[in-house]
Amino acid sequence: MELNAKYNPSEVEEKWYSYWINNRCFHSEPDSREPYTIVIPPPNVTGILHMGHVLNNTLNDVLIRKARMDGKNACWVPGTDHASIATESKVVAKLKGMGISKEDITREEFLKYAWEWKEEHGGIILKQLRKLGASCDWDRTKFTMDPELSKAVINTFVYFYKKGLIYRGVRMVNWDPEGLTAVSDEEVIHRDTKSHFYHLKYYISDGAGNPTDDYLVIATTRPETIMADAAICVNPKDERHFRLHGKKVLIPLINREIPVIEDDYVEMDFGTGCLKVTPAHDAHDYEIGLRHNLPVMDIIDDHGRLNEKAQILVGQDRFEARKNIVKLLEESGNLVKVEEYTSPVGYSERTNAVIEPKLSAQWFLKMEDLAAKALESVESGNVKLIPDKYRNTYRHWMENVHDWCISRQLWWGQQIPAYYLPDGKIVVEATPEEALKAAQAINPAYTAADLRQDEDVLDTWFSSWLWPISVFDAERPGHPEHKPNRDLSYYYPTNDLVTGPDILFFWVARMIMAGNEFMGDVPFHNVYLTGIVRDKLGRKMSKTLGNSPDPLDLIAKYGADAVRIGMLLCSSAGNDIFYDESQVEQGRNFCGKIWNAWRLINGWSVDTKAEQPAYALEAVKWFDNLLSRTITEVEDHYGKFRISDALMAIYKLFWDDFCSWYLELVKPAFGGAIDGITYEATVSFFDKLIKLIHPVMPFITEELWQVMDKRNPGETIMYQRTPVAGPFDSTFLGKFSLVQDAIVNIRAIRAQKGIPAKQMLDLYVGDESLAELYPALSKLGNVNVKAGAAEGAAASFIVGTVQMSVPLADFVNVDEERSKLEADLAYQQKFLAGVRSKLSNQGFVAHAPEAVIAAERKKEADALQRIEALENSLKALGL
RNA sequence: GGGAGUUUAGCUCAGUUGGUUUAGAGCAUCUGCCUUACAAGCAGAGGGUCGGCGGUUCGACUCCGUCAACUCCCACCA
Repeated sequence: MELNAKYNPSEVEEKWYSYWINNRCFHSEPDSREPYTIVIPPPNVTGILHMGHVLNNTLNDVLIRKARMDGKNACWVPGTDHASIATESKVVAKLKGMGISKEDITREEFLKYAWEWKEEHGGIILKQLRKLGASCDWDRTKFTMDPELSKAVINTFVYFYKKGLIYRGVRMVNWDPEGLTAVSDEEVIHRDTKSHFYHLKYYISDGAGNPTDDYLVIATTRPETIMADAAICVNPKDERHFRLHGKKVLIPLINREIPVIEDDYVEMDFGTGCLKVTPAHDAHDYEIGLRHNLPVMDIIDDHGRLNEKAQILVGQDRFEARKNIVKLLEESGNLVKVEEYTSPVGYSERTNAVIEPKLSAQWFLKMEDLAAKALESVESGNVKLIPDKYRNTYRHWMENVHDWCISRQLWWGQQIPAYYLPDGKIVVEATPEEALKAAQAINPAYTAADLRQDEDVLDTWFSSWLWPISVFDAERPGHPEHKPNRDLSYYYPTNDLVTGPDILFFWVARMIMAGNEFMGDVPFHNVYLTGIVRDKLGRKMSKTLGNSPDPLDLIAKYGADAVRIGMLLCSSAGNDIFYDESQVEQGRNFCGKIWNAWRLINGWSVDTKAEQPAYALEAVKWFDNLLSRTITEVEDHYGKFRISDALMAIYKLFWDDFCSWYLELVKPAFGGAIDGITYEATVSFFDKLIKLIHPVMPFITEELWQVMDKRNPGETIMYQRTPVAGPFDSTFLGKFSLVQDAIVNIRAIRAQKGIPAKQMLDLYVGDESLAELYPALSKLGNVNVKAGAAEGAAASFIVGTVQMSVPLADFVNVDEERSKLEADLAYQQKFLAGVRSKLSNQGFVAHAPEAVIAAERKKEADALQRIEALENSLKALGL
């Protein structure tokens, strides 16, 4: 079948992806084969594909396609995550554009809009993944808010509540004034931020609320919170402040009296040694407040604005208020000085708003026991983290884990199944009906109208931690006694998880916890942590920088296979990825190479009666051996998740060894035909090569596999078996590489002397050790091989220890040749001296293992041989 | 502030318990080629005192110490 001169990716990709879908090639059902399972890290339902997804899903697809070709029952479960904060804020923004404020509509109305938004934008990313070639089992697509998955989340909550691990408490939480919700500690990013250190005078009260002349100075970064001060705290040992003990001071501007208290928490050598205690707006201050029974006065509302309790600057945003209060303090003479100051400030991971520590009632999950088990899973090696270095990070986190704040003040998500009763009691049940029953057990008079469900929803991670279980059997989470269904028993635990290290704790650790809790087994055995995709300059890809290419544009321009290769080429596990378009170009070039190689083979005329020439026999033997060796290497790389190394080994095998050496060697002369045996061998090599390549480049390999031979309807390379390595002869491979070396030397001589490739040359070979490969040597070198050394002016070289020379009376510049040989000789003599000094070193001979000593003796012998050869060549030059 | 990691060719990286490595690959660079699959190509070439210093050892890219640079994680000294 004739092929286009150029490979056309978009046409081919379209064709084969539909073919795979139509033939349900990606679908998996439990059967007698060994399963190989991956669950996708579910992207945000309203997200769009970025380079990080491309990296992650390419790796996933390579693993799943490899497993499929290894004969396993491969199942890759796709789906999306409801991403409560991100999605809700997008919906809020959309409503705002429509002139609707969230406060003005009911929860039900809001959720209606949200679901509409989800239907409209949800799953775009999954469609985009198809363009990449992702072989997900789309029939199994799940969404974390699918009814049965939501039910699993609710059941899990009830389960942990009844187990006593979930509690409700008033705590200092991380409040996101933009997202209007609490977020977990893990969702707060601390960044050093430039601010100011304001030194403020607090006058000491005369006891009747009037200022005396004496004052103390505190230093604060948050002057806008002074109205919420409950005390001034000093270290009891601090002599400078003894006079303050038992005194009261007046808050500037509002003149409220607060006591001076003593607590060891205050460092004497930091700031002024006086700390303003603001229990409502600082976690440490809250703790101090508890110890000293201080009142809590909350002067900042949910939006981060000062409320009426502040008395002044009411309604102003905290940062605006900060600026303004500084002015007021200056006017009132309370501002002593302002210093530049850099301190870590917490930002919301989702909205980037400055986190406001805020006291509020939230739901928490106790983590200690869950974390201990999850740590054990990794420490024991039951879950392997790749690369290994993440174990340290993981351990540190698990040993210092805090209780997980799981409630979010949002509407988009699973509403917490806690119901408040008029008597202040709480019942937690999976459904309102069960809740009512539980309520009536407390007081038979209660009706449904007496139950008020908690307004909050659960953290999204509280649903995605169930993902590897709930995508198969949503009945199981929260019901460890429930018999797992067929899918869950077959596919769980999954095999490998590919994800970014940024969600190691958010997601990976918690999945391990949920797996241990509900399945008694870890959810996967290997976690491959990718790097972060950065641009050439090392900057993180981001929308605001505009340095992130649109993967779909790249696919349209270069083809999906090229994009996959471009991504894989630079992705060693755990290292950040420096993406550059030139790598995608390299991928595209590789497609072209593969395409053209087949065009060449395909274009040969075959003479089945012709005898196989000796050089072709050698070429076939060589490539067969090399193929086996390379497959062995590739399998080893895959086994260690060294995907880019596996790819590089295949790439070189195809490009350098197959195209540049093998095909050049067996290629029939112009106008000639190839013999049948060599042709069959070549086609069989090509077949194996594209099967090896298929997991990384699914499209072009399917296209070529389909045109290579007549295939049955529905047949696909996807289900062909990975070529298996046979035994290989390293000695033979070594000899062949010496011959290659000789050919390179001959070509270099031609290039230097300007001798055309077509001109036949004589090649004198010093010994017979490579004799079995002379036909190949003379074919590719275009030389007549002769025994012995060339007489007279010749260009000579050494491969291994074999001396070779090409007589070139007309071309050789004797002086040049001589100085080249002399330089070589000097180098060899120096090398020999080095080896000999090692061998004459008593310590070395006494301590080194025999094999090493033998190797040194071999080096010595080889060097001697080379020296002899060089001397011979010099002699032949006519010295 | 604590911890982890990285540092090998212009760039991105291999280098598996110290000795078959006289340090490799891909890309980029340079030279010559439109040679009957491929110029998105072919052939050839150059390029590194393995971050610095010190130590252990017969022997160090590899182990130890120290310094430097960079990266990440954790940490709310107001």
